[in-house]
Amino acid sequence: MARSRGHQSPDEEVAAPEAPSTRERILAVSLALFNTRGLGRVTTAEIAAAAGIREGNLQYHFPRKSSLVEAMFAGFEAEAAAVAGRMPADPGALLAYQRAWFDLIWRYRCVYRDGIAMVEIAPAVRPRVHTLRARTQELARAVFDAAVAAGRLRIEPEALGRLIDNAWIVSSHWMSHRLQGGTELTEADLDWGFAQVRDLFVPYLVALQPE
Amino acid sequence: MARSRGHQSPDEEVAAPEAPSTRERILAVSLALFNTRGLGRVTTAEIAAAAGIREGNLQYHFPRKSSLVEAMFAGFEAEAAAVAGRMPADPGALLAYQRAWFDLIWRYRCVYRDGIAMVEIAPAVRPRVHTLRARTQELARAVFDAAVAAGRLRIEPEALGRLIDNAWIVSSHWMSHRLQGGTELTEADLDWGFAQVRDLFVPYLVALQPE
DNA sequence: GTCTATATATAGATAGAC
DNA sequence: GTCTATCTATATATAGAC
Repeated sequence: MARSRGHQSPDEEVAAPEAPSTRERILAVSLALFNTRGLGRVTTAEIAAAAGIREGNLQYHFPRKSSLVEAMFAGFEAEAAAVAGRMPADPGALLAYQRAWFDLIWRYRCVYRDGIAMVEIAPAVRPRVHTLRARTQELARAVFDAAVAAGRLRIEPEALGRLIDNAWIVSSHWMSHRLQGGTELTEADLDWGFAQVRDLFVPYLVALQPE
Repeated sequence: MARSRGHQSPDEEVAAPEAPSTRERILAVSLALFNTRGLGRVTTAEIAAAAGIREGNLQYHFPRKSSLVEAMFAGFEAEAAAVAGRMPADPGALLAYQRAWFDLIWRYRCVYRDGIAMVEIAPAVRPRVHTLRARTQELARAVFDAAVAAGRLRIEPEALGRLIDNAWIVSSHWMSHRLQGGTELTEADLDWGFAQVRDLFVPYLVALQPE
């Protein structure tokens, strides 16, 4: 496999499932380290070691740490757009939609857990964070407005705005809340967090379990 | 800066309100810097400069950064104990009580905003964080149970547990949520955050405005 | 593409003069 | 108590060999 290009074409005819490129491996281990230890507390040396390469090689793929953070955030943007595109027309599918967002936030929790450090390391992402959040909140607003119109949610417009903000905060930061005990987070914690978010909506749900 | 403060004696008989000791000044500017920039992104050099002293002097008062963080957290513990002691017997004073906690969290927001970095810098505070949180949550539980008993709050016991968790998360992290836009937080934001927390309880309040 | 080797900057901590 | 001067460790980035 003589790949001489920096960007390898992902459209291969046969499904050669393994052999992830070094670049992809770097991004994967970076995200994992950023998520568990925080963006500002992970060194390039650690990333290189976790990826099984030397620091010089890491510098070849990502000249500086900010490049790495920007690439990571670009992945988040792309996945967020994908989730946004799966917005359900039926308000009954609200739960699955919420869960999709929740899982995404979980996989990129470093963005929320350490958002300030992120924009300090990579200032270029700051406007992108703002844009992404504004668009996402707009989208959420539309989804829940539809749920109100469909009679599944009973809430005043202003209260809905505050509810969405609270849902956003809990979705983004329940991990930090659980982490401070010192233990690692597991998938079981993920369900706990989702239940917490769901609970915010319970008082306003017209039919929680439509059977 | 022709200020010749060779040595000031802090033990004056009259209540000379000013002339804070160097140690107190260090703690004050540290807290301010930790709050605005994050525990892990503030250097000892910055702290010394902000306190108007040299780094060597800072080392005299706090031999290592962890000493400083531990002292800051001890201040938080002391103030938390003070707030806890003002727990109201009357459930009608719930709002003022919540506000006192909210203000405390605001003044020590670095503890929540950067809790992971805190325990990495100063591992000795980890069990103390855990203890403090457990005690505080217990206290909150007692207060709200009393409110339920007094008929001011209508909610099931399990739901109350989740509600308290959500109130804790929003109280602790609404700042991070607002900060990611890039601007500094102001006191006006504080009211926004408090309104968000209050909104969590609204669906369960029996009498929101008792006239 | 990956490596070795090195450079630069900064953070944190130390020793000792005053 | 406060300072100057220095030391060590580490993080990030560069240059060039293979």
